[in-house]
Amino acid sequence: MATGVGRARSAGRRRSADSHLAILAATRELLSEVGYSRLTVEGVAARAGVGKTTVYRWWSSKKALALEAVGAARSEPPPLTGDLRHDLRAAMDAMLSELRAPFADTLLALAGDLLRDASEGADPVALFDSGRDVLATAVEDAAQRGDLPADVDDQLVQDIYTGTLLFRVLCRRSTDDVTAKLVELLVDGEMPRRTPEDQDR
Amino acid sequence: MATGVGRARSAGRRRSADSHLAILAATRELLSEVGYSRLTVEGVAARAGVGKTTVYRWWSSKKALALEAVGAARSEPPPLTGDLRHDLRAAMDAMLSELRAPFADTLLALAGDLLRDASEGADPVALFDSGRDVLATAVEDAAQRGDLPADVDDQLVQDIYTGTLLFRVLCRRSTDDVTAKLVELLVDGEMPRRTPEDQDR
Amino acid sequence: MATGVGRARSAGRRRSADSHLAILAATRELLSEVGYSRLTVEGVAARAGVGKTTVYRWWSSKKALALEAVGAARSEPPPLTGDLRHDLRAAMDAMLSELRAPFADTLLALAGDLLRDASEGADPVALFDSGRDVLATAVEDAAQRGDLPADVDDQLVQDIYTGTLLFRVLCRRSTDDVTAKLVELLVDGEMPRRTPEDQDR
Amino acid sequence: MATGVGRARSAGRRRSADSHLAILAATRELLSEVGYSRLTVEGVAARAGVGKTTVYRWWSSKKALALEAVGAARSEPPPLTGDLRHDLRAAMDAMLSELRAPFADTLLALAGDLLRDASEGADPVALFDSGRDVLATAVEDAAQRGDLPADVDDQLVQDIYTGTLLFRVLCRRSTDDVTAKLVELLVDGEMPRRTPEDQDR
DNA sequence: ACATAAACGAGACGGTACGTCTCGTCTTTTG
DNA sequence: CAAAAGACGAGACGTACCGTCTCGTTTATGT
Repeated sequence: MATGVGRARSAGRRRSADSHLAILAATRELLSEVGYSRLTVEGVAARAGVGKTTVYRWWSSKKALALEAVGAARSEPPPLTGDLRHDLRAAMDAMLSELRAPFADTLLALAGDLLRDASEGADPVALFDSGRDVLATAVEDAAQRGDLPADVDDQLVQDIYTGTLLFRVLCRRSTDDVTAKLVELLVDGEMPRRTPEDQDR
Repeated sequence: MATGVGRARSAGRRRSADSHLAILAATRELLSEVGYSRLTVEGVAARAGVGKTTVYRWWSSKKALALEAVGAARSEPPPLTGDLRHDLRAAMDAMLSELRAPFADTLLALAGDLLRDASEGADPVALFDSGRDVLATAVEDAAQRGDLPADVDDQLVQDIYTGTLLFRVLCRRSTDDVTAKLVELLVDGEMPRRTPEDQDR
Repeated sequence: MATGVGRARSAGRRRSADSHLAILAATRELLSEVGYSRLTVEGVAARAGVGKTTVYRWWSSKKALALEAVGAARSEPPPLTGDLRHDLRAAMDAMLSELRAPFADTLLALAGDLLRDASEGADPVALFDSGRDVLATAVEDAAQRGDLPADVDDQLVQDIYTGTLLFRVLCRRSTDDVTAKLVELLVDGEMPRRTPEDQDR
Repeated sequence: MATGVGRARSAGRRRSADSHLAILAATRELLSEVGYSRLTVEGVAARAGVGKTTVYRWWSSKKALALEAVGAARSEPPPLTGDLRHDLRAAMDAMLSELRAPFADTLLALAGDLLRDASEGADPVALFDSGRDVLATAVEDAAQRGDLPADVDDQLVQDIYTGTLLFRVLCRRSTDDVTAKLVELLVDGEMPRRTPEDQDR
């Protein structure tokens, strides 16, 4: 969203956009390297080759900066195909690509902060929204097509998928077969079974 | 003792249980009031009527202190009844009582930190373990009784339950009917439906 | 004296002369009030209306701060007149004005520290230099004029004067007639006699 | 033992001369090694193999401890011979043996502290008393014999000798010929001259 | 011979100050 | 005349000692 700033301006803003992007890139790099709790605004400014003033001109705090940095790291949402199982899996893969290291700790830390500062109107769920949108659309489509009941609790479905994947990333175990099992569970009512590669635990 | 030198003795003043408990209590109070990110060790010491040194003597950092404070807040695990649906619900209720405010933000923030500092051997999942243990036992029991398939993926079941509840708490919406729907989904393969009270969204 | 810091840097805010002076003034005040051993950097910062960081930005320690504070308190050296007796007395008066309370304890404490940390290249004698320079010049002049022998041990003369005055201040007795007696002793070989005001001891 | 302390107590363990001496010895060692400002009571207790309590049982503070430690290091005063020049030199040699490292910094630091805390009735001059006593007796004797004027200002003579030697130690230069020159100056009114070994400066 | 009680080692305690770090703001100078 | 460089006030960090206060243990009386 903020990446389009300066599009309509002629001069003086071009350099601004450069700084803008350099700051976001530096933030992402440092988040990957040291994590959210050891991220410092001075470090970001130094890495971006920019003054601290410039960082604070556009972001009110370290929190806001990290928020946009992980948000801007989001990939394009996958297109819907109309195949419910495929679309659900694609949505989960999109989520996983965001949740995976190196940003998982940042997302959790930010979620903790936002949860506490609910007075600011911030909604922690928004942190995990990009994958959820795809998911919501897929479920709605399926409900309209009749592949899912019309009164399906799509919000709970979203929460089950997001929450489970989030927790799996926390555990840092394999997430390879989780998407398949979650689809079977929801769509077919199929109880998840252990697969051979689970045996070593 | 009677045989000669009393080696088991260690002279000096012992750790004062009073200070210890006062510090943990103060930590829990302040976590409730201001949240993890605004928690300060100096504040804890002042509230507990204790020197900062005493806090650092027993806990190496604010993180370790918060970790024990939220851990010590855990309630007794509910007893198993042998009724699968009831036991699952009881386990989830136990989880919810820990996840709910005022410690949800602390747990997330700590999980973020622990995830990053995996080198210290800390496991973020341990933060959510107490409810998970009950759940694991309930699922194992049911598998042995034949109420669930013998090869049920109990770990995934745990992650689905823990993750979904965690995410629900994040959203701060009602979690009242979630436990029922999750039980139906897992045990009966029943797709979650919207209930009347979901209509206002 | 002016420190000479503040030569042209590449860019950015320069050192604030206001803060700098406020810190030195606060240090001198507190040295007078509570002495060196009870001087705290936090107290200095508070009195100067300044952050602790700013103190530590320009002085590496309480010792360095006190060192500059008492050094900066030095008055202008008196001009030489060519009258040996007068010049010696003037030099001693200059010394006394520095040695006297409220800084005598600070000078001694600092001298003790510097003596121990000789590895840092610090020379405790420098603490007492300003008066010694005047003295040295006076003696050299007199030697060239022939008022004193050409091979007079000027360094010992300095040490006798400085040491005796220092010790007198330590004793906190009257120093009024000491300068006169010291001049007589050195210049005229006159043994010091008790004067009426010495009788009360 | 044989300290005579506590003789009148009714029962119980007496003060252990061993601990007492071990503490003083440890204090002197540490003063030599790290100096007064880095001396810690905990360090003394550890070095002496003693509990901190025991140190504080017999000395009220680090200052009092150091005071006694350097005092106890004093050597026996030299006997008077009746030869003024010899006695003066002997007195100065006694002073020098105390002033010299490793205790010079301690004496100065203590003097600074005592000077400030004059309210406690402490007299910094007492730190340098042992040599001064010999000196005072020598001067008094000489005055009675007629070797010095009857109204010689003996206090100033003491201060000149003590102060000059103190300052010489501060400068850490050779003090070998200083005693001779000071005797000549006082007794013969002889202006100090540079000697060959002074030339290198 | 035993009871008594002071002195002991160990070290936890409430504090104070240290010197460092980062925050978010403010000011100066340069390109 | 914008933005870099970076000084600034504020305040928490974790450490080091301070001097006090229990803890049991040890040990020399003095019955």
